[in-house]
Amino acid sequence: MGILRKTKSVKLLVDEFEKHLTAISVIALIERLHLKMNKTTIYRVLDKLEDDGFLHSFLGKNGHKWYAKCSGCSSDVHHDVHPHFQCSDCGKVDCLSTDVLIPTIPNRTVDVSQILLQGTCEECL
Amino acid sequence: MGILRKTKSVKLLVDEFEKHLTAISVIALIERLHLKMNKTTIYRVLDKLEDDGFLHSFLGKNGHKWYAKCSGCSSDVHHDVHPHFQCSDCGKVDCLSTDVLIPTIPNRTVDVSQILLQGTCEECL
DNA sequence: CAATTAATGCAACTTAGTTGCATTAATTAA
DNA sequence: TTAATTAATGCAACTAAGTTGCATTAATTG
Repeated sequence: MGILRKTKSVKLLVDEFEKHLTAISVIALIERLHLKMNKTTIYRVLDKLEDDGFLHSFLGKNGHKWYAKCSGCSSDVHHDVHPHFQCSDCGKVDCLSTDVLIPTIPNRTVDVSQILLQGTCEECL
Repeated sequence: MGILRKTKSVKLLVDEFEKHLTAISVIALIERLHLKMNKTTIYRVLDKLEDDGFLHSFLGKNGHKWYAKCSGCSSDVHHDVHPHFQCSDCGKVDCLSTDVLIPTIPNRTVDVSQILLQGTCEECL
């Protein structure tokens, strides 16, 4: 079950993702918003926004959770199987629209693929 | 700096990776070996074995650390940019020899790629 | 076999993320 | 518009992966 009520916390978090184009780590969100809302609330609202298909989540290079706004996702269908790019220099993470072809693996079915590319981003080059 | 002395702990850990072909999570290693060695030692020895090119590490679906024996790696060159497959059913992780072609990303350089495929393994199908 | 020092054990710590519960506030029906 | 309902929040306490400092132990070297 996703978001039912448009609370102050929900608006604040949605705002963060509407005004920035890049992905945001939960850690960064807690740093930015901890004076305005509790970290438990942050975790809970993000979870619901993901259920609703408004956000998708993935793990950054340290295994910490990141969220980004979905484009073309709904609560039913999640088109979030795109790769993510994390800059080793500035730490910024972007969603890549480039498709990575996952080869068929013998004797196994593949449902989900997590692809994190690391390198240097445009601004840090 | 890698392993300098062949201690009991080093032998125990190397043994685990020689007798099993799949990757092993640090959590599983601590469960198996905590009576024989301290978890701090486990973390430290794994770290050194990776420096030596005997093991390579990556993150599983929860962001927890896994290790697997390198094939064809040395302390100088690490050929560990292969994908890993984690079974959603039994949790087992394997290294895949299948290559995944990483497309060139405009305006960015890619140094490392982390690819984790999730699905159902041979035995769980 | 003694000296050197890498490696270990232990306890305490750090930090991301979770849980339970009392309180607050968004929504709905009267 | 107000009262009732209950989703959402805050808070404190907790869990668990991984780290650090330091005293002790044991592998190696001469």
